[in-house]
Amino acid sequence: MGRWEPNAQSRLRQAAMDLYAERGFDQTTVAEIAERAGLTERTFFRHFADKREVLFAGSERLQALLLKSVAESPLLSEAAAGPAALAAVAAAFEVAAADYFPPVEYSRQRQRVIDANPPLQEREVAKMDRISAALAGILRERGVGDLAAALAAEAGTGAFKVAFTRWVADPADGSLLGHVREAIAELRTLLPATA
Amino acid sequence: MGRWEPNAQSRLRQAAMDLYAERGFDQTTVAEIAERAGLTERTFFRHFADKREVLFAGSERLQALLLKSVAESPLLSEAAAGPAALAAVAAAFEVAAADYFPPVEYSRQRQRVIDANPPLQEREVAKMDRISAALAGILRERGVGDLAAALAAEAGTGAFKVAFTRWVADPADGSLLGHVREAIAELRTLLPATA
DNA sequence: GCTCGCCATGTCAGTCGCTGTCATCGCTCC
DNA sequence: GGAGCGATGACAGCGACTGACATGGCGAGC
Repeated sequence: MGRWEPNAQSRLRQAAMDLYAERGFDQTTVAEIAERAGLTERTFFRHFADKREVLFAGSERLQALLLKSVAESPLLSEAAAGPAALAAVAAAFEVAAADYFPPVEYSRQRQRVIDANPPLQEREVAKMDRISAALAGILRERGVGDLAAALAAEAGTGAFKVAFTRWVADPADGSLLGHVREAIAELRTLLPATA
Repeated sequence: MGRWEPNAQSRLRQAAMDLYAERGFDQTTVAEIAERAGLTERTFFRHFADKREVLFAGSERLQALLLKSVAESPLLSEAAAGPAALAAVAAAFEVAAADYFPPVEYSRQRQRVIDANPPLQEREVAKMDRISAALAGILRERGVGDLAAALAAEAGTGAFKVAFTRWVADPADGSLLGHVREAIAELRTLLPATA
């Protein structure tokens, strides 16, 4: 694959994670990352669009998994499109929570790096926003109205964000799936009494 | 205020908006913005943290207004903290929608610039995320549980994002307040049937 | 087994966002 | 009208990112 050793991309990712964790994102230059990976700065930018993106490479796979779940969801055949839409999004995130995410320890270290740096937080919420937009698009394709689709996607994504945050902060080491289910359940309690 | 003409900050903002709209964000350098405003590049960065921030200067005021609404909300005295929390957030956004935002034409132009440039979209969602986090903090201070506070803030903010998007895209020139109310009402229909 | 061509990487030069530092200017207060 | 102060200018420099071209490895085809 590479001119020398293989796996250039994952070597770059590993080097970046290590350096970001050791000395912080700002105090790490792309040249240093490349050097540790045995490559050049120019090659780094051939594998990652920018210095932040190296931490968010898995995002497309997560998005694809969520879209597939919703695209194939049996919940969306009904007339009650709105509630079914949210249920389908919630189910998709439950699948992802069970299958997709790395061990909590890795996620914790990654999150420490992100939490210490505003530009990285910006990228993270941007990724979630794109996921939300993509989910809304799929819901529309499956016949959900524009407004309901956008809201179901936003609410589901928001619940997942909350669940993920609580998971990495959880000292009791609960499962991500547990946190997601808890957040979805709590979300449902937010509505009825105020209608 | 300035060494020469007054209103340096708003001149910079105006110059930036004009240039971004005319030739695009990427094709505009900070030096060009400063020149059009009759200032230097260095002065631009004394007024705005970075090249994007010039489009998001009003965000702190919006956040302050929302926090004030929720802090003073009479809805949060009840036992049913969850539903009351969402209601308080929704009410805050309705107040903001009625009072705070500029005419739709200005918002439309601004949104065209943002929609044409991913880094600007990133900043925009980051601002909304910070607002959501701040709202969750206030809700916690007022006695709402951690999970319910975070979810009410996320859901309310998400509904507002959807409403705002539909407002600037609305060919019928509906009011922002109308869109916000519609989104909140639709959000409430997403839950019951699937509990 | 040799050559050709593709693709990943290296090299180099350049632009621009952004920052620190110090000088300078205008205004205000006394 | 001098002193102090806050905003601006001038300058130097770092680092992220890009475009253009050179170079090396590796497989396909002969």
